[in-house]
Amino acid sequence: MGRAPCCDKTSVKRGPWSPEEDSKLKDYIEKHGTGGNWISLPHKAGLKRCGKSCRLRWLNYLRPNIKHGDFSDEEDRIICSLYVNIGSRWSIIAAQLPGRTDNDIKNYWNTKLKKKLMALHHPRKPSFPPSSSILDYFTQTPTTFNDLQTISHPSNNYPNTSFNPFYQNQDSMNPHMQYNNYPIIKDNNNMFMFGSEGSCTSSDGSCKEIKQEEIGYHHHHHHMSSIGFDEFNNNNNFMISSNNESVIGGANMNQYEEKSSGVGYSYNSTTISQTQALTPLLDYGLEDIKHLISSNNNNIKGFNVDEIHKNEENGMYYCHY
DNA sequence: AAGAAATGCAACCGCCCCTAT
DNA sequence: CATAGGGGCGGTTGCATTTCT
Repeated sequence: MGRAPCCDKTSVKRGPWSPEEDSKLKDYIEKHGTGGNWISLPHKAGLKRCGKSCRLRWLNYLRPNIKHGDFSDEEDRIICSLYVNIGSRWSIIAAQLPGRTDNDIKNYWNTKLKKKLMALHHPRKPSFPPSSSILDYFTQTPTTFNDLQTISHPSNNYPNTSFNPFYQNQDSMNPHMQYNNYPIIKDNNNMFMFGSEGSCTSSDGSCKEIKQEEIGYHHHHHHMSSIGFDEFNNNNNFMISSNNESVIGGANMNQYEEKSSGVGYSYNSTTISQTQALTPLLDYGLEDIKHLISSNNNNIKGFNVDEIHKNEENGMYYCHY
């Protein structure tokens, strides 16, 4: 037994709004406000519409200062950044973009932005060299890090940490480390993994200032990032996992626990996030990896691409520097 | 030129959260 | 405390427009 609908669908107009309806709604709200009740509003405004339909029309179209189309590179970056961190919480994402509606952002992501990213990361069809500002964004660690700091942090919307997508897990083995929630982008066939910030924190907060090139050199500054592969900087190694079975690993493999069937991963005893399902990753070959890295080497300084080699046992790629 | 396919996007559906009672 | 119902949200639909063949 389902819930009763909010209004009688047979006596209510549906479909696209006419200019007349628009101006009725707009005039009424500008004069009287919403009165805190959308359900009764259409009757008072002389509209034969469902209250929810009025609310939607107002919020997505009639309300003042709404922008449509022409998303800027900066907006792209913010959307991508938030999406990889919190997923499809469109209203939260929209709250970071003045004048944008959640509906618009959702449409934009589903129809354009996602494809843009997918095209960049399609297995066996790597598009090199990377040119998109989005790709730049994901490969330039400080940008990622700083942007997430400067926009207002949506974690405030999640008072309960166990459901807070921004909640940073503390690493019990290494109190200097925190791990942001694990970001994943998924399509119907593959799981695409994007970057996460593993950021250092200390009591005085000074580690917020760490620069990109430092991240790889401090053993307790652990950074994972990027497009289609992971990097782990740990004890002067970094590691890229890129087979389509297992997904991630660290320089110290025993830090990572692969759960059965390869669909869940945890870090030490701390579950990284509630949305794990990391296989299969992109199936990059060695040449692809080298190409990716070399087009990308502002991310990690001081290593030689030619030294990248694959460990056949675990499918990981290694490079010492 | 015209039919087909793809795309863009406003609007709807229905579930869940929150709050007033 | 329990519950009803409005608000809010994310997923999806369906149609108009654009692009492709």
